[in-house]
Amino acid sequence: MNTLTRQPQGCSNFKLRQLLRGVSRHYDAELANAGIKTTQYSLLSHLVDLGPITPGDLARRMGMDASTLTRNLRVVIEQGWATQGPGRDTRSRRVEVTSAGRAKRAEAKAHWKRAQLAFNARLGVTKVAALHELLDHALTHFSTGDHADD
Amino acid sequence: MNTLTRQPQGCSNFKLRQLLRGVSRHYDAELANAGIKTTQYSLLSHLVDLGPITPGDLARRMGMDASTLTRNLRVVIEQGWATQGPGRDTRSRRVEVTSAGRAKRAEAKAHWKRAQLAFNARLGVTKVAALHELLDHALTHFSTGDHADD
DNA sequence: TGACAATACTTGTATATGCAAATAAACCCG
DNA sequence: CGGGTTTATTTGCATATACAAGTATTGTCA
Repeated sequence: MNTLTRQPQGCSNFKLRQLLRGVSRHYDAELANAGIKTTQYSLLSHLVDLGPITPGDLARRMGMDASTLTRNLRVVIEQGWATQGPGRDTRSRRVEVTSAGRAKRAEAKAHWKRAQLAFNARLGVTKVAALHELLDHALTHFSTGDHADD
Repeated sequence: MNTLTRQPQGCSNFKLRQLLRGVSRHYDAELANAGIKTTQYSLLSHLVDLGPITPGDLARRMGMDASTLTRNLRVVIEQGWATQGPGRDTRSRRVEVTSAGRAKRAEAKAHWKRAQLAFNARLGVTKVAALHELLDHALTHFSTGDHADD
């Protein structure tokens, strides 16, 4: 790799957004067979993996605004995939996945895997691995959760 | 780089989404100084670069759904940055940037550049260049516009 | 030419997203 | 203890996103 690379010309933000649209469409098409959206699947997966957790912590972990999580969570709770109870504080809450949520997650995971493997096949595993590495690196600098943006 | 890379574990879709959230926030914070959002800036820039164009073509060029463009365009038109007139057909339209739109784009471009340079500095130009290369490659396989998704 | 298909755009509906502000409770300090 | 500050979450508002269905028009072919 050349160290004297010139400043990239295209807008990084636009490229990311454009690609996300296409990729989300790919994953969503597959996950639709389990009656769930990619965003909901991510949320559900994080709930399963992180166990009972406060909304705030979950939002930080997922790198999204707390207010966004509040609303995304509402949908998941309405589906019966999670519950929200009192937390250690009166101000805080405790979110937990239900057994229906675990079942739905397991069902959806099979579809997710199909989408993921198809994605890898279409792009090539090497390129996907390289992409993940760059995304992970970039996330350490631009995760919404833990940063000072200036 | 190793050709025998294993299947990447994390969800590509989620990583992209998470990073976009952070990166959009970065660009939006800067563009807010020009009173415009990144999505609107992209739309405006495409209008300037592509000249008079039909909504359908513009949507394809930007890799987004036509219905999304309809609504995003509404905001831009309400701001007086573009106009929509009759096209060659009665069904078709012709979208064109206004002089106010060109001015706003020029104003915003300076802020965009600041954001872009800060992005490059934070990540390192080499990594950004590598990222762009991968994003561009992935876009050839997953652009929403011109593909058969299965 | 008249119906059926294809094209171009918009609307209906649902979700995702974040900033700013509103609530509410806990914490801290004098 | 009382008041100001910090913390945790939700609401108000605006935008972004896309699929499905609706509307309007054009193209095609028998």
